[in-house]
Amino acid sequence: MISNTTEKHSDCILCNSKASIFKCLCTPELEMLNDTRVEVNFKAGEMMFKQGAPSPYFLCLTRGLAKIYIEGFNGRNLILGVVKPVEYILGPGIYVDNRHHYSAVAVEDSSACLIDIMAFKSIIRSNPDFAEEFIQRVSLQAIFNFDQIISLTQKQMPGRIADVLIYLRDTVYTANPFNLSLSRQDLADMSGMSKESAIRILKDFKDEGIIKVEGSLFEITNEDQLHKISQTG
Amino acid sequence: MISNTTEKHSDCILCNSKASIFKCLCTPELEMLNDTRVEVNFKAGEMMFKQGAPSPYFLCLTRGLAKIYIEGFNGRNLILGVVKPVEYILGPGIYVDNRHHYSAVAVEDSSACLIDIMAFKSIIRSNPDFAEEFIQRVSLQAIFNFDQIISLTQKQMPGRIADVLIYLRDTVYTANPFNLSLSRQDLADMSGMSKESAIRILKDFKDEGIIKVEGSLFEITNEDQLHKISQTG
DNA sequence: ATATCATATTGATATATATCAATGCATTAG
DNA sequence: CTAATGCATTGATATATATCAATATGATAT
Repeated sequence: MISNTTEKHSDCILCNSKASIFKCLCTPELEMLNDTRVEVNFKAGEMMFKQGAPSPYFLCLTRGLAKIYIEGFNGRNLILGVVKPVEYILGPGIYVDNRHHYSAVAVEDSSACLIDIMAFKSIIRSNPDFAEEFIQRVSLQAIFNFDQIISLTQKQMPGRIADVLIYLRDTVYTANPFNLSLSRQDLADMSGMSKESAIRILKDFKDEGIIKVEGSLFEITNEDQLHKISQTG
Repeated sequence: MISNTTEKHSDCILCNSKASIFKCLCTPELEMLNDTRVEVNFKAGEMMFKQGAPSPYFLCLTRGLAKIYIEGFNGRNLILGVVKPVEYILGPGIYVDNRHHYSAVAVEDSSACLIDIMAFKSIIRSNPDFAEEFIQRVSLQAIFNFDQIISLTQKQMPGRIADVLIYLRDTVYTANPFNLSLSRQDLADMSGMSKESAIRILKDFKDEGIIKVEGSLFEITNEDQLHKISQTG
């Protein structure tokens, strides 16, 4: 079932698709990370890591797309975000209980570099710039979560779907007609509603000329209106 | 209107009610923090800092109780948590835009030590133990937020109120009959529902013998049932 | 003691949203 | 080509929750 292949691709020192946090590292530090590095491929749908499982490495997505989500009640999931290359996924468990507090699944065929967490932590201690970059990343994530929590708890369905569409276009695909590699269920899991409700709202938006939808092809056609819906809640 | 008084109380080196993160600091570091330290008193209801305002200091609550909340839509607030002595409040804006991303209001007469953020950041860079402690704190906060986001988005009202009651008893007051210094509106803002709904659920719990409520005095009388409701959602 | 104010409570009703069931549509397996 | 499977869509209905309005309660000021 699982068909990941493992290989050494290139090395961190020469890599020009490094996650931005690594830019502040010197060559010996990069060498240290590179020594522990492993590259893994995932097929769409494969799990990258599982909530509750130990978290022995830092994962940097180099190709493809992944969703990260919390496994909640009654089999319901809450998608926290979608990760694209070259971004890393490093949950809050690293400095707490060494476990994953959310799961990650590839939504497209993907590749990732895995780096030993001990090497990572060691550089956090020795390089203050790196530590600050990391704290900043964690902080940005927290701020994003605040916006998300407000959207999910205080907006009604149209506002929530609007927020998801804006997020997908601006942050994930950075393109306007975009080809969504997520299912309708995923959209529902991002906006905290049932799949049926998500579909209905999309249909409403389509009928009102706010978006065009044709299967997995999405286009936002009325920017102003979409923002108004996001603001109105 | 505002009646805060400012005074030097004691000093950080001798202080035996330090927030735990300061335990890993040496005397010169504590002296550096102490030099910038200011102590302020707040009356119940007074704002400690405001969402959107600049965040030039680190705040450590030494007496009283404070609520921290996001100001959301249509005047609705979402209370992220209640802070008690000796805990510090340091939002994610410090390493991002130097602004507060939530507001803090004293819910009881309170005192706080304010420490210059530059001194704080300087120690983050020079003392890796301190940096790790801080990252751990931020991580714990993130994990707590995950639980909260699941409770708010996937549980229905009884489950959410149950979670709030458990949080108040276990984490805030650490006592079983406890005297709630928050209003019913605050309970609603913690559980993402209307004030009326919160009151109704409390009444249900009371009728079912799960809690005793007499004004602001709360007691959890059926632990098992309350946990069951929290689990059921 | 009375008036005034904020908060708490209760009830009636409207509305947002989930659930259930049926159907359609595409893709893959045989 | 047909069957089977999974996902998407639509409609009918049930339910959770908010809103609105009225009243009660308690604290504070006069």
